[in-house]
Amino acid sequence: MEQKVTFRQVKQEVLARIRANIWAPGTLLPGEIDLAAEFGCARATVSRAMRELTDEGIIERRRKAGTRVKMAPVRQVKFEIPLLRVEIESTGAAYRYALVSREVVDAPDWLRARLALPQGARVLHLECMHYADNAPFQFEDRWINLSAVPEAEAADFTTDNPNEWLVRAVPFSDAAVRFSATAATEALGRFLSVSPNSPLFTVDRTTWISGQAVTNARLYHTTGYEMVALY
Amino acid sequence: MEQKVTFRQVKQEVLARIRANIWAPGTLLPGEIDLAAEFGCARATVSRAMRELTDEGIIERRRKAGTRVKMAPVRQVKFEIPLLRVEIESTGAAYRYALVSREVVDAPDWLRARLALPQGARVLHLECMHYADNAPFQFEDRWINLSAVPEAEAADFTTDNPNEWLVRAVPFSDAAVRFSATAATEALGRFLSVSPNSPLFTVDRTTWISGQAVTNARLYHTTGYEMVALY
DNA sequence: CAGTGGTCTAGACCACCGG
DNA sequence: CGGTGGTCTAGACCACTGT
Repeated sequence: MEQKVTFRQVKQEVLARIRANIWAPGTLLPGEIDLAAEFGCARATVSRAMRELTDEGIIERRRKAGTRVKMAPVRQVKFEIPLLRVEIESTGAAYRYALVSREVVDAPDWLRARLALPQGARVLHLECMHYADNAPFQFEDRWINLSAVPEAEAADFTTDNPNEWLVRAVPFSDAAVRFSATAATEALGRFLSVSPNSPLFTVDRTTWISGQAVTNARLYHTTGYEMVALY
Repeated sequence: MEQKVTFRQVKQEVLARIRANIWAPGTLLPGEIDLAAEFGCARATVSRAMRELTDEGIIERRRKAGTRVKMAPVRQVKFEIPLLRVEIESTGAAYRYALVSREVVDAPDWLRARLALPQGARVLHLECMHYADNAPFQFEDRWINLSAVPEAEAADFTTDNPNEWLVRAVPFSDAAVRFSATAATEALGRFLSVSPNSPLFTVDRTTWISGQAVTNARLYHTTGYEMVALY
């Protein structure tokens, strides 16, 4: 008796044919039934293989039209963003956190625009430093919408960092992320031990829970920081 | 007769319970058979829902141990990276490309280290500019391994940009990407119309085909560029 | 309208690994 | 060892959409 054909084998074989240009970009592939017959497996097995290739942006499928190799491969890059503490400790360094400032204010205009807050909305503004082995690692400029998370006003952010607190309070929210390069201001330079105008890798993250804005964070990394991904 | 229960419904319901803290982080969830019974569907349907939640980093599954809500949610960010031409034209701007320099050289040490090339390996070094409506958009510093892609030496890169040429020549390769912020050198500043030391959002991409290094590209974006993702 | 992918089912066997 | 997830099968019906 032969081994069962797995969806991984099917996927790999299809990928190999695409890479070898047997199925060039734009080519119409055989239907699932034909492939199942060729590979000697059930249609569901082919289906799973093709679905994963679709998710990875390799092929395009449309009912009735069939399956084609994508012309312009839209490459997808997937980053994993662990908790900062985990990221730092995984390098062998000790993680340390410090609260720089804390105040409750009316949301400034730019924040109200970004979080879709009404006029006069009260927000908690936190500035924090994160260290790896006592070397500055990241400066955090955090705003929390107090009408979405009123408990935040009473929380003690001198020991817990805002992100970890929020993960506990509002787990599994939706978010949008923007990466950019910004120049260090004089103040940022002092916190991060870099000279003014140094390039800083910056992450801007906005978080929502069921349509309501929860928080916005600007995370400034020290010069030299890189974000790595495989794809 | 009732509607069939779909894997999306199952997934959504499980997610809802997690969000509502009915199943808090660390909680052991019921097994697939129990869930299938509760939702009134086949085990395969539950399985698919749970597999997707696993892929999204929401839950953790281990044979015999069962399924748990993740303690520290490892958030995943997925970027779609279209062809530069497509990215620029989708903003309504006109895309223009220009080759700045082209030379065939022995790979410098840092490149040999990164691409795992033997001593004396010949590479094609290209410098290119990409414009959006004639405004500088990106400076590309590209190295192509000629032993992996010998046809590149004869290719005409004055009209085709290297990335589009490579996509045609070597489709669907593996790659690693690194994002960082770097300071503009004087030369880079001239090309990108920014002052020296301006922060530049930089993408460093290395590409492999079946274990062999194909190309390395450093892509310097003008100041102000942002990379956006939802997750 | 007909052909393609998308999904569900019920059952089966297997692989892994915790107790 | 035995319970859990992981996968395959064969069949069925459905949803979308090109012709």
